[in-house]
Amino acid sequence: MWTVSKLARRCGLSRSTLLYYESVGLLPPPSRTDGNYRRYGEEDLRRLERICVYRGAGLRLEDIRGILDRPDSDASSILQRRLGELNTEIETLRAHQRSILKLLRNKDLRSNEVVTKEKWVSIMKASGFTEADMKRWHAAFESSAPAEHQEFLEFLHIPAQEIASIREWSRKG
Amino acid sequence: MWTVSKLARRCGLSRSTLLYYESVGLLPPPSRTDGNYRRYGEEDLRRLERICVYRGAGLRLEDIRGILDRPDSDASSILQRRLGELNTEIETLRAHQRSILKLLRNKDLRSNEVVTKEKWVSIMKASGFTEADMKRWHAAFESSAPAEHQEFLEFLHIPAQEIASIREWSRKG
DNA sequence: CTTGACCTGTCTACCACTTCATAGTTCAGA
DNA sequence: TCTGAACTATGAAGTGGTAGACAGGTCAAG
Repeated sequence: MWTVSKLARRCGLSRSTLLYYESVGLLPPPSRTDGNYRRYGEEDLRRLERICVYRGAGLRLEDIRGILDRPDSDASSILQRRLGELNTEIETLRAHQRSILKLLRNKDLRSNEVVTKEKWVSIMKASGFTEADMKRWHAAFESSAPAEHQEFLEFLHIPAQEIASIREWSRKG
Repeated sequence: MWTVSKLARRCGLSRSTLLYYESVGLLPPPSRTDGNYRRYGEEDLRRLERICVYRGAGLRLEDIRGILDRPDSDASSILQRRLGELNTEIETLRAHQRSILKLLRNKDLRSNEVVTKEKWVSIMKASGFTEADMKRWHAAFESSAPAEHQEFLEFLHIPAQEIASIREWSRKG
């Protein structure tokens, strides 16, 4: 038996999220205590855990409800459709990255101010990034868009050999 | 000289979008005709085109305003920050894809119903996908997440040789 | 002068929440 | 028994970047 906040924290969600799920009918209204507090049981926990699994796969709440509440609904096709949508979303984001790199290069040409590794590092540090954050940054970039990562490192005027080594440890990350 | 809708369509946006940009101060309120219609000029067009470039790079309107209205603001660092954010967003989406693949594999094991290429194609067609759409689908998948693409093709029980050929034309496509 | 295509401002809806305001409840310590 | 911290309840409003509905105004062609 749990209260809202206890159950929420147990599943890594916030209290308001659970209340929201209830309001849209994704979680059934639980029983109440004498003081009108929500009291959740095992059943609720199991359902919420399933919800979290599908949320972790990036499904919309509407789709999750379809899978949970209509046992005849084809979960596979919903998952496959989402898989495809994720592709186009990723492609869109990579297109954004390419646009940014293009803008950065143009800026580089127009202004005589050449962006260097040192300047970039100082900008990142000023934004509150630590060395470890930047390692993760490179690892993510290398993993999600290797070609664009290469392009960016070139943009920073880093010598080819150093680029290779940065990308090396980015992959091993 | 253009009206709202004309200018919007010219830039591939909707009328509401332009009105919204004006309401948040990203576009200046234009002059009006006798009938109180908005009348946009060259200046507005140029500004809107710059906005579209930055929007195409996935920048938030707030950041775009910073770049356009504060000439001393460092566009480079805004672009670089966004580049990093895009990485983490892409990583999140790829994590979603991996979760979906895991769920699909589990489903495959639990239910005896094996998902095959034929079933998948029929599901996609039922969702209104044409052959050409599916080619694009594979190309996007191969480009954005090659390992996950391989995994998905294996999930469909497609023989290794055919998988290789599908990935081959996906890359060229 | 009528038709009908386009325009106007204002409003609501979307998604998945979060935050806020206000008020009631529970519980541990003094 | 009282106090106060930490919970809880409900409802409303805000977020971003649009899309679309609505009722009415404007304009050019015929």
